[in-house]
Amino acid sequence: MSNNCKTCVFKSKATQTLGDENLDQLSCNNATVDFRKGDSIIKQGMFSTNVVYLRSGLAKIHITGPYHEQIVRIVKAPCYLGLPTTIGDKINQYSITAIKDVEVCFIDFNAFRRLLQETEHFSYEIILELCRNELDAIRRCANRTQKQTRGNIADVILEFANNIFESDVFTLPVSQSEIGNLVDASRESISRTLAEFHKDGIIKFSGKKIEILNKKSLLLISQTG
Amino acid sequence: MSNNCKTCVFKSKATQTLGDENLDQLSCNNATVDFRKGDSIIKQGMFSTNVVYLRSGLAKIHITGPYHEQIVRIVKAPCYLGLPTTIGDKINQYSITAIKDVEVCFIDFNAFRRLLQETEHFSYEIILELCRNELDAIRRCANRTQKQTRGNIADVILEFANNIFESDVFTLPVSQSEIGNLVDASRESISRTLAEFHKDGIIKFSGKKIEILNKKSLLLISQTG
DNA sequence: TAGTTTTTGTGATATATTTCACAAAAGCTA
DNA sequence: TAGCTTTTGTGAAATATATCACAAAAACTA
Repeated sequence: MSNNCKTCVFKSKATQTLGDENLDQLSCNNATVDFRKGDSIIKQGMFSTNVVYLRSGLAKIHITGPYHEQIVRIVKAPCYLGLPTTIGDKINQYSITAIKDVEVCFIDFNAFRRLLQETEHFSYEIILELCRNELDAIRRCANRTQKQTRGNIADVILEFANNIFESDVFTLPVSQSEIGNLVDASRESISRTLAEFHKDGIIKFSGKKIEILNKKSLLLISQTG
Repeated sequence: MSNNCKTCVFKSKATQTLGDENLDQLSCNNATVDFRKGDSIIKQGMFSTNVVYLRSGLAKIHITGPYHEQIVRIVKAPCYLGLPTTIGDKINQYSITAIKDVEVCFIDFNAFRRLLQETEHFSYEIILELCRNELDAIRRCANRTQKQTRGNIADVILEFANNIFESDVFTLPVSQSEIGNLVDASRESISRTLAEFHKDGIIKFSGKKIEILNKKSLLLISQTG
């Protein structure tokens, strides 16, 4: 299904800087595709030919590490996916998989690149996004490696509540084993820690449903372990 | 000391795309400063006003994590320092400290930004650099968190030999405690592991001098622990 | 050179977390 | 609904690494 950027209601910050003419340029040869939960959108090791834009839904960025799969982060639409490899070295350095049904727009790279070179506001917004991403990656890494499991799980719960679902009641979009891959802990440790939080009255959780009962405690655990 | 980009022998890939006129633009208002080993070049939390370019020497990028200082990576000239904060959010998100005597060029941000907007080849090179940095950060993180101490230390030794000093005999530019901050391990673990590698005939080391005796073993340890 | 500070080496102990193993629960699917 | 697969819960044992403690060595510095 071809799609028109001019009328798209999920424009990125960069795309918002563009006039109608440039938006038409960007629209030519692009396609919108739906993915189901679990579908792979970008696959590590494969050639990246299109700029990928997540219009709606949730996805996980994950990388095959030396010993096991690691989830780098969970991203929420709207945002670009895998920009550094599409622009950069062309071979995807990580995979991206839908964790909810998503709508993805594949944008012609040549059109995108032309805009990057000819439209300074657009290119500057992309530069800012790349800057943010690098800093985010560094900060996340320092956090994850220094905190222990309790703190990291508290973080993940807070991130889901504050940034992803914007509610203190939500349904985990991933399994406990995936949370393990997100915070570098075993599946069993996730289970135990979640049970502990429940027992301590910090969260209420059954199945995949989580309700935050004591956000202050979570924050404290996130900061002090 | 003011400095002329036109005659600079340490040009970045991006700067190499520029003609004389643009190089003159970049040169106006810039300054070259020498730092001694241990001097702070960029300080986390402070306002970033200039583009910082490492002309010669070695520096460590480090971030104050939730529990202790963490070294993100060690960088070798020539390269830009702290680009994502200078361009991006302006408040330095990490510190950079000289670990050998270095020569640093402070470039006027407005001149740099003007080039970024007006000179497409230059801006594209900067974009590529930002892409590489983000991917590098993600890869490093997956590696460090998944491997255990032996593997990480093997990695560090190999990186020093292959990328920093380009020799199998070198002098560690950092203390064991700093290596600990680089691989998320205690100072004591570094000492013990280095001693173990020595005992096993994989490296020869006394004081800060390291000589790699069995690179194959190091590689194997880096891959399998 | 003497005196001070920083860095390193190494044992003993403590501990967070993994791993293994199996049962129970939940989610699919035919 | 029955039967299969995946996910989750939880105990017990194993383990990598941190922490503590102190001595020795090396690196400064006055």
